Amino acid sequence: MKSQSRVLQVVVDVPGLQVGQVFDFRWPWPDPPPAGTAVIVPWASQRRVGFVWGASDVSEVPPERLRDVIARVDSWPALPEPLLALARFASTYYHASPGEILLPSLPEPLRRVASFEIESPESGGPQARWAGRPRRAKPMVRSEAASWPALNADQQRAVDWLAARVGQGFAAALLFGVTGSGKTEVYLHAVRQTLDAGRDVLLLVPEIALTEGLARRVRERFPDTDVAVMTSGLADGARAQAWLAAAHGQARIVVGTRSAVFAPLRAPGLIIVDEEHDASYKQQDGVRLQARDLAVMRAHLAGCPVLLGSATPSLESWNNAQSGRYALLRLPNRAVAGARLPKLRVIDLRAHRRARGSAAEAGPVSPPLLDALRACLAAGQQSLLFANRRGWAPALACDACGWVADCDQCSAHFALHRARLFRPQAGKASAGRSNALGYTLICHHCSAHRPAPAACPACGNPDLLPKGQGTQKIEAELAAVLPDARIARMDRDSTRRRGSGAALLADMDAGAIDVLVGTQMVAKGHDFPRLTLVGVTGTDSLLVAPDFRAEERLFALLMQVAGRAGRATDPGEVLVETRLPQHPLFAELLAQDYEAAAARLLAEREALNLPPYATLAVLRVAATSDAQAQGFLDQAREAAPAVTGVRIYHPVPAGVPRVANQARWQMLVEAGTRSQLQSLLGPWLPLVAAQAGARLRWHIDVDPIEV
DNA sequence: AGCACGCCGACT
DNA sequence: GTCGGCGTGCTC
Repeated sequence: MKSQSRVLQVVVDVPGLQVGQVFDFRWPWPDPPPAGTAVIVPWASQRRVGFVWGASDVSEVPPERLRDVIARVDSWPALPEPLLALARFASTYYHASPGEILLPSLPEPLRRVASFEIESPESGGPQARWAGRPRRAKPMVRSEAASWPALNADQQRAVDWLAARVGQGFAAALLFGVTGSGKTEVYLHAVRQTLDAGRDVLLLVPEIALTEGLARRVRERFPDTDVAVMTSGLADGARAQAWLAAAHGQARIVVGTRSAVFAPLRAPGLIIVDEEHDASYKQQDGVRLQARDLAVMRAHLAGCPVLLGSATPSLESWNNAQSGRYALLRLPNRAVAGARLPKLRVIDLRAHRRARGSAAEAGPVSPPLLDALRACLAAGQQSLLFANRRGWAPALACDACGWVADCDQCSAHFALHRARLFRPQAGKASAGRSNALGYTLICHHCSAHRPAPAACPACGNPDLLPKGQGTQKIEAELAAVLPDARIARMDRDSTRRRGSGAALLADMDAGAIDVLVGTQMVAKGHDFPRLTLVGVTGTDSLLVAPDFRAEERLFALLMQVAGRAGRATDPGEVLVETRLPQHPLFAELLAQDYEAAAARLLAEREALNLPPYATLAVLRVAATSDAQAQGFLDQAREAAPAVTGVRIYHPVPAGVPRVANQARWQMLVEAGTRSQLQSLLGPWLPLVAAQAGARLRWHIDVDPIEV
């Protein structure tokens, strides 16, 4: 005889609470829903969607405060047990409530309680149905799949490794393949093996722009299989449908970005993380999850293989491959017959000044790079010019008195942008966003903006000078020196409108663009067969950045940008401008020798006791004053229990010490091992939370990518 | 995060 | 006399 009125533990998305916090509700009907079932619960004066976490006969909460569940959603658990186990792990490891982990991955329409219809069947309690139309199931017609190109020997070895492990439990491999080596083809074969074995596939990519291209290729190869795309770029309705398709076992393949690591696939048989080194896998707001690491853990919990792919693996994954924890699958050659790795050249900017005012040399790029652009244009081929900064220039200054346009809310220079010309609006007085010449000052940290002054506000000098150059300026000045070239720009500003990024890529693909100027976003994954020249400018600031991962990141970025050149049979050329040509990174880059760079950087990390040879966490805080922020961290430091192998450094101001008028400080925690770190954080963070109260904004970042 | 409750300035 | 400013604290 089942006991009526059981207590259900429910996870709800409530931030700022104790780790592992769940909420108790009464289930006054027979047959309490199993863990993983979505439920609607009363929440103060409203209702919320949560997931059942567990059940019990007793509760710590006084009975008069326990409230009844309003309804269960569907008669089966949407989240399978291994996914709950993943959330449990993430909750403990990243120190957040399970609700904060799980609920944000649920599409908005499925969290809106108003959109549920609640019915009361004869017995069993009220029941709601997931909102939204289920999508039409794919008719199971054998249609002819797109052709499967023959694999080269390296690709075949990688596929064979995987084929031997499908259905055999957990296994991890690093697919280390140079750009253009056909990693995607290996993924597609691995997907086929897995589908044939009756299991589902989760395919993670770092960003939205890459999702559609990959999803298209997957759909071409598997026309009979339902593929769900999960990114925040989709409309709400489409996101809900994709989630439900996975939860219902209808979608056999999920392609998605970071948050798709929690896709409710029923039976994952393979997890692939493409471009595993990419920083986008690390969540930078809310709970600081690392989706790549969670993907490995999910594979472990689901008992399936995981494949991490990259041309420039993270030092963590490379170290795991070297130590034998991961299998190392190499693709050392470009896949297209005759395609070779591009030729690289480093241009010493100290020898080739881009001096202003000199008629012979003025311009956005150094003379050797300009010559190469001209030659490329003359040959009817495409080039890509990579720059590190968007906007017109990263700063605006007065050479007469030293004044610099600084944001008054942040410790940062205003960036200069060239907007569309300001159109005066009738009735709206001087609310213009830019000055008469169309220049706007924008703070890249708090987004504050104002018209750029026509003269120096300090001394009246009318000749304010842009310092440095961004993509807008490069685009404009390049147009002046290459009047016949069709030049386009791709950065966050030019791709803000939905679909404009895809349109630029399509133009590039169609050959309607000769020179594409862009920021990081042009570096990733795109394959332009007619692109033979890549120019890289303005990356020195990345090389001297104070972060210990700066070099690793820059090397990956430069290799990735370089990899855009000469992917088809036309040979590619890459020119990198720098003032630091003697830096060892450039020798490794010229040789395109990732392994040499990794070995050097790992030796440095080991000597300095940095990841992957140590584990880090950072406690960060934003407060109204430096004293308040620093005081909080000092107090937290004193409250910390002593744990062997753990060292807590003194508080320091953050890299950008003031953002939006908030003082930012941080404190580094270093531990020899993960378990040492966790045995500090477990007892410590509740004390930190207690002393912070409600008015301080703080968070813990486990495995930070920037310190 | 919402959304309440709770104590101090300018209005019908 | 109240309407409402958003500081602080709770939601099973």
